[in-house]
Amino acid sequence: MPKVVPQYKEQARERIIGVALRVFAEKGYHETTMEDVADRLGVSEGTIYLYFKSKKELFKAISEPGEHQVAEVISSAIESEDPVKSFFDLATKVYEQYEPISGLMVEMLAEASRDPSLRKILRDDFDTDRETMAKFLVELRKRGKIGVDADLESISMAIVALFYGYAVSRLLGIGKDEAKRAYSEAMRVMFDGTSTKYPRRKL
Amino acid sequence: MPKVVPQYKEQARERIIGVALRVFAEKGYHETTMEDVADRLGVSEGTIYLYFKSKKELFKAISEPGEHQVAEVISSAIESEDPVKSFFDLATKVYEQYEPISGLMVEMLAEASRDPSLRKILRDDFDTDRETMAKFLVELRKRGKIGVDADLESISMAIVALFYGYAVSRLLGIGKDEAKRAYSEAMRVMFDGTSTKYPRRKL
Amino acid sequence: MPKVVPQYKEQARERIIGVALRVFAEKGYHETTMEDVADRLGVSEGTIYLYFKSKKELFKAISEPGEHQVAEVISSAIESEDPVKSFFDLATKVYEQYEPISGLMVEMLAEASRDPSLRKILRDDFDTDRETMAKFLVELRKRGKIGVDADLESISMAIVALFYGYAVSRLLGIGKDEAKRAYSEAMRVMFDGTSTKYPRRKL
Amino acid sequence: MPKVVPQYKEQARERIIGVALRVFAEKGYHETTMEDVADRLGVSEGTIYLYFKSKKELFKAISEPGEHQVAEVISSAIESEDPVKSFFDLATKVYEQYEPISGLMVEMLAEASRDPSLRKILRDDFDTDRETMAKFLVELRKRGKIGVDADLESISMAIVALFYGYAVSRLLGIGKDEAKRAYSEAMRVMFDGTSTKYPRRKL
DNA sequence: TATGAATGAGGTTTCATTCAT
DNA sequence: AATGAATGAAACCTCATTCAT
Repeated sequence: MPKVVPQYKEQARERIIGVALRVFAEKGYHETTMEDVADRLGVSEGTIYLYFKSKKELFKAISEPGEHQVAEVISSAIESEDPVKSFFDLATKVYEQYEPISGLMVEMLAEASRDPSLRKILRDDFDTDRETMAKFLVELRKRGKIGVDADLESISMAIVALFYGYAVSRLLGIGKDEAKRAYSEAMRVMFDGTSTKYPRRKL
Repeated sequence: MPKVVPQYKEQARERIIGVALRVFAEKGYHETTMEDVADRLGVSEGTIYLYFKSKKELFKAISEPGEHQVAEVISSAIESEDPVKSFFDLATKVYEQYEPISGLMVEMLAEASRDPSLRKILRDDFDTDRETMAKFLVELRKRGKIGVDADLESISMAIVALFYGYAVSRLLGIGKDEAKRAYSEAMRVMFDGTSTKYPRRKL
Repeated sequence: MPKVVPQYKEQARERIIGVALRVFAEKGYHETTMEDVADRLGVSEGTIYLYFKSKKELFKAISEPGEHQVAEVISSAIESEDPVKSFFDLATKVYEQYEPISGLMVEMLAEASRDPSLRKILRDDFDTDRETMAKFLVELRKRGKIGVDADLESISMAIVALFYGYAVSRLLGIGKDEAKRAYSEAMRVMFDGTSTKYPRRKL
Repeated sequence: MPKVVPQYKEQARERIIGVALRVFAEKGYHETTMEDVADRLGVSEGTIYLYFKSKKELFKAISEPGEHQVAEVISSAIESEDPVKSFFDLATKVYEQYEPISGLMVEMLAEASRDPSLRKILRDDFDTDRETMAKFLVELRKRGKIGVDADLESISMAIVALFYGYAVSRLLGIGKDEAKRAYSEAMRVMFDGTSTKYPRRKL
């Protein structure tokens, strides 16, 4: 009931965030001026400040959780017939989506290293992904679908890291197919890698 | 005629690079002013421009190959008694060294995504590391030290990616021990993961 | 036809003036935004512009005569039993009232120095005060209540000036009691100071 | 010996302060832009920021003690043959000097009411003046040159206040002669005003 | 080779004011 | 009469870079 005006404001915010995301992704955060964003939005610079109190704030808003694609992918996969296959298929799609904003993602990390509040946002994202991944692995093991015998929490983190790895590789100009193949292969190995040397850890 | 002044020039350049690396790492590239660097060097701002024609150029110079620590680690390990163990031990040390400049590294990647010449520098680095890693794995397999049965080139790339993963994790505030354990564990699995399902690939 | 809406308009204006006075006094004219005023009024920014055509205009409206407290104090005192005592007592109260707006008053003076129309407003106020003061002194002398023997017009002006002096002193952090004592004492001396050396001036 | 470079910087600062004082006095602090000041100086805006880190800082620098003219006037007078006459003569000159910056002075007071550090500067000035004045009065009384019988500290403060009163009067368009006459007359009365009703206070 | 004062282009941000609803 | 989102003109300030010494 109350959310009447807020609704419009919220819509406007979303629109700005969407456009800014694209502009930042194209030119880079530091190289993008508020004028660039305003122009693309078709409004004046001042308007943006009606919704975000600074450029930095806008940047942080862009970094906000959003979709947790990795987590979603995992959740979807876990419920399918062949979870391992599903995961690979979906992961591939996520790869593609991250593609155009990989530069921006790295820029966010760079900023996060200096800005605690941004760091928290990205860290939460990271944690969500890795926890979801861990649950997924536990589930798979339970069902006997994978033979991983190592510390699943560690493996979860490594797998999430591989998504970052993919972004970095692409950024550096590594071919899409090559990168996809490499990281998928690595995940496969981690899924199936069994080492009886390590006692099962509680998870 | 040559090599006389140039010699000195080279020394001066190195000194500037070393100091700039530290300052950039501390404050971030964009937040660091040429004055900051000059102050730390104990020279005037103009002086830096005698050796580097712009701030960007200085930044790129910092990104220059330098040491290829990953590659070195691998090379050292390959010649030791127990290569796998050596690798882990050395990798741990490399982890530590990357620590204070992880933010800077990510900043370089961000810049690289927009600057081809910087991208080339980092890409070459990446390639060197991964090639060395691949040779290492081939050698290990040859000696029967590892049971990796998958596409070694992919695994190499993934392992190098884990180094980046470590940096990112630390950046996001993940504890040092936790990160080290996770990535070491993941590497271990990749080393030992054997899956006869996959036909050996050419390398 | 007239005086119907205008009546309401006048009420609305007064309300805005009252609130704006308080906000300006708290934050300072230049530091106060129209939004600040609107918020405090509980209306939108646009509304204020229905009553005042600019921020400056609003500011001037605030400066408008209003109450002439000094003049009132004097008028009241003049009719009491013991005018001198009454004056001191009342002056003390006026002191207190000026207190919270002393900063604003000084700000008005600053603006007045650059804006003739505002200057006129404040000047008229000043003149009213000093004329009333002069009449008071003449009356007192007539009744033999004071021994002032000097140029009463000058003394009137000086006494009015002491009210400004009080405001300034308070502004600079001088204690309330100390300031009150000082300026009251000074007025007392001016009231009683008799110097036969100076020939009576015409008034 | 060290003050070699600092000397130049100091000179530059002084020059900026001098010019800025004039521009601020002419147009008013808030109406003056850094560009105005820079233009008048014949330098670029950036240059000013080499010496003052903000517009406010420049403003404060202008407010800095400087000369303590009132205090100086008093000190000079105290040593002359006829201190009372000297004081009046010199005070008249000070009046004139304050003239063109009376608007600025009031603006400083307005700012001071909101800015503690500026307040301190002006307060110190005020205190210096009033202390010097108090010493002067004590000395005069000692020498029997004046018959003031009231609380000298209060009288000192009031006399200093009259200097502010003069500035305000002039600001409001009161004629120079009229203002001078009024405040001089008031001071005269305060000097000579004798009231046996008040027991001598310790000073 | 070194200096560091000066530049000046440009960026971010603020806010009084307007105007369609 | 009231709104409040949008405007756009400035203003402040920063800093990489230059250049006379």
